[in-house]
Amino acid sequence: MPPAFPSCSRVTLPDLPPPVPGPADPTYLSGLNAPQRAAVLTTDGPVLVLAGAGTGKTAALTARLAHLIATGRARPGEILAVTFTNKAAREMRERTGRMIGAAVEGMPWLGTFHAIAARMLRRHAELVGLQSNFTILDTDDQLRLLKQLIVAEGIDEKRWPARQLAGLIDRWKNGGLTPADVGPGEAEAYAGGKGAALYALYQQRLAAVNGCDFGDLLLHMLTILKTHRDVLESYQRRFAYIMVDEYQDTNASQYLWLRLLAQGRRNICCVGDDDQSIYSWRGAEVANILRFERDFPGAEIIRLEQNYRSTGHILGAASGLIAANSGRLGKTLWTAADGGEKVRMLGVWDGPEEARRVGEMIEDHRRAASDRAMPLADCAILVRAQFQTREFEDRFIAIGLPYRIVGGLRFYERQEIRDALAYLRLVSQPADDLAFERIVNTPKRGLGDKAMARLHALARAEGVPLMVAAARIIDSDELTPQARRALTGFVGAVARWRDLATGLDHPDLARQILDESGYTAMWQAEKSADAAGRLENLSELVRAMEEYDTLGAFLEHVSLVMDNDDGRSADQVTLMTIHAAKGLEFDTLFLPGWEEGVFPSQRALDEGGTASLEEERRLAYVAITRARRQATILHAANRRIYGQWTSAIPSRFIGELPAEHVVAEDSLAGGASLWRAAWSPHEDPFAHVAGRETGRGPGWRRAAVSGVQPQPRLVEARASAVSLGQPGRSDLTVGQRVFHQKFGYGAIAVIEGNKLEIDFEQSGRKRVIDSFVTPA
DNA sequence: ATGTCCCGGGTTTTT
DNA sequence: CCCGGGACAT
Repeated sequence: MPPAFPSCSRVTLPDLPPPVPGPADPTYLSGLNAPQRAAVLTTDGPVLVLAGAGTGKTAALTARLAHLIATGRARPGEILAVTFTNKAAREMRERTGRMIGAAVEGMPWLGTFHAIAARMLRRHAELVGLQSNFTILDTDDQLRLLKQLIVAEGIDEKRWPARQLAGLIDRWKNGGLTPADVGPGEAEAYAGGKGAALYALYQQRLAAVNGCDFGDLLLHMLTILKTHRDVLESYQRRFAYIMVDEYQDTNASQYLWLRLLAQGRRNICCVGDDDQSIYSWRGAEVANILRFERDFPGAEIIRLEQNYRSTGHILGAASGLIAANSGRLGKTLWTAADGGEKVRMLGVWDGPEEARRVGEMIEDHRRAASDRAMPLADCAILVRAQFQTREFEDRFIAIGLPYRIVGGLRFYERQEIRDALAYLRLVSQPADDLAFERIVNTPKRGLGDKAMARLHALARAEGVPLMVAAARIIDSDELTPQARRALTGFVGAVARWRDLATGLDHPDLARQILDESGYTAMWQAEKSADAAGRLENLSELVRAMEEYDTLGAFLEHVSLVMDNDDGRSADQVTLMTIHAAKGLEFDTLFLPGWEEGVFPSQRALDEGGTASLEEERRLAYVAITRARRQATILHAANRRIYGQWTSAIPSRFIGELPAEHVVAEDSLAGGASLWRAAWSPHEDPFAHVAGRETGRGPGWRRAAVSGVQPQPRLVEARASAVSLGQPGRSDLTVGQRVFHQKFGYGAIAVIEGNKLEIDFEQSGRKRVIDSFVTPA
């Protein structure tokens, strides 16, 4: 008798009133089930909503917001509604707007923790030694600043990397600790006890450049609320109701901030799921959700347990897996949906085969869905770590399967965007030394280390910003004539742009700056594959500026809010990390790399003990629960890690999936499928391993003896492209220069139907599909 | 001031 | 294996 898994056993189906509302119900309640309604209608006092995956959490949350406003319990400006991501904030705003109309427009306090904290901090900046127009540094600025401090302190930066210090400071800030709060034990963690001192120095430097980092937004506000009763009380009075999304992800400083604000009226409603806590490494503390009842005595606990997303088997597999964790609040998810298809399990020989099999399954899916416009948009591949996407990317290029990779650099983290913003920052705030340093020699103006060292020395000696020091030094003979000329030009240009800033509207100003500084020209001259994309990003940046009234407003937006949410509009398969997939859902899901050392990751296995492993398991739970209809888990027997072939054993998580919800997709019995792999004697990845012949099925012998498939990769590539046999494009000819998004520029060497072989300038010869290239 | 080699390091990343 | 950063050379 297999163990009973609570998940989809209909027996435990709670006795609920029908979800259909009575005629008198306001529209925002329609379609909500009983616990969801309870979450909406329990407005006063502390409420904790434990919302399992796919249980209509957002629906309840937005309905609650609508309810508070529609019933006059609070005006829009009296509700504090915090989320973690801009996407979540946007979605809440939109959905609430659909229920109650334009009233949401007046909700200034609906946003991310950071955006709201920044808004508050701008009002009270002087209380922590900042001016209200402070800049928000990105991690790049942060790192450069720290590096300077480390060098200045005479610490060997090799032994004590700036990254490590940045990580520590981040941890302290997440934990709500100012430099004074860092205990001596903690400070030992960096450069033999200099950690806390460097943290203090860093904060001083930040104040000097009138800047703060992400962590400061919350920490500074926390300091202000703690030390200025009047400020705290004004916010406590203002916020009649507080709502928090993804409460399990709050860190200590966010938690303290919330608790202070909520202490007045105690109308706080937190929504979360302890089983989906996957950001502890970023400072999130599940403990916050676990102790909610103690923090707010008399709190109402509401559980959302009916899952509307997945089939019974998917839910059963996920529930069975997560049951292996300890210290859960516990929920019993159930679904009214049919069992559907079992979770499929597929073992493959190696990474390339894994990618090939997924490609084939997706093509099958695409063929089967002939009546649908965008079947690929419903497919996703979720990986543990970013590096796993490569294998799939290579494969999808080879077979011409449209895909998109979510993640990587965000829009405002790109080099060209940061550079452009540095120009704008410097013009809007000449004291911004970090911006100055970033672009004073970008594009190259002939200012080197020596000139910069002199400039720094002067600025330090006189206690002025670099921009001021620069204006002074060009009147002296401190610099070489070349450097002096360059700097004079630069200082003059910035001064001119500042004058222009008053007359010109900011998009035009930006265009002119990028133009006159030579920045645009720099990328135009660049021949690399991504130069074109960078120029496009710059235009996109300028275009985005048009939506903001002032340059300041735009800069705030860009550092806190801007993301490249390209959406799921095109017919493309999505490739992303599990972390990035949280909150999303897909009909058809592929979960590759379920091997010990990959997932759970080696790091989690080596360090962190049970807690780390349980977080990995929660991650696996999040992964499976993204699937609506079908989930396929894959594991490879061999994987190349850092160029080294390693044999891998299936993930322990696979063994933890309840057998009744899983089906092995196609084992060695199918033979052909496994050994159809790109195997050939000279490519045997295990050729050097002694005794490698043991434990192989007959298929291996067959393949080895017959010596089939001398060119397996090529054969495979041709045979499995779904577009095979389709006519090629007529606008391409051999020898023509074309552009490819991944490989850059190249000349067409061979045309074969819709397939091309191209000699790329950067990456050599590649086989690509013609729809992926544009004439250059 | 800028180009070339070598070495180390290589989960996850809401803001 | 493949990337970026720092140390060197020119």
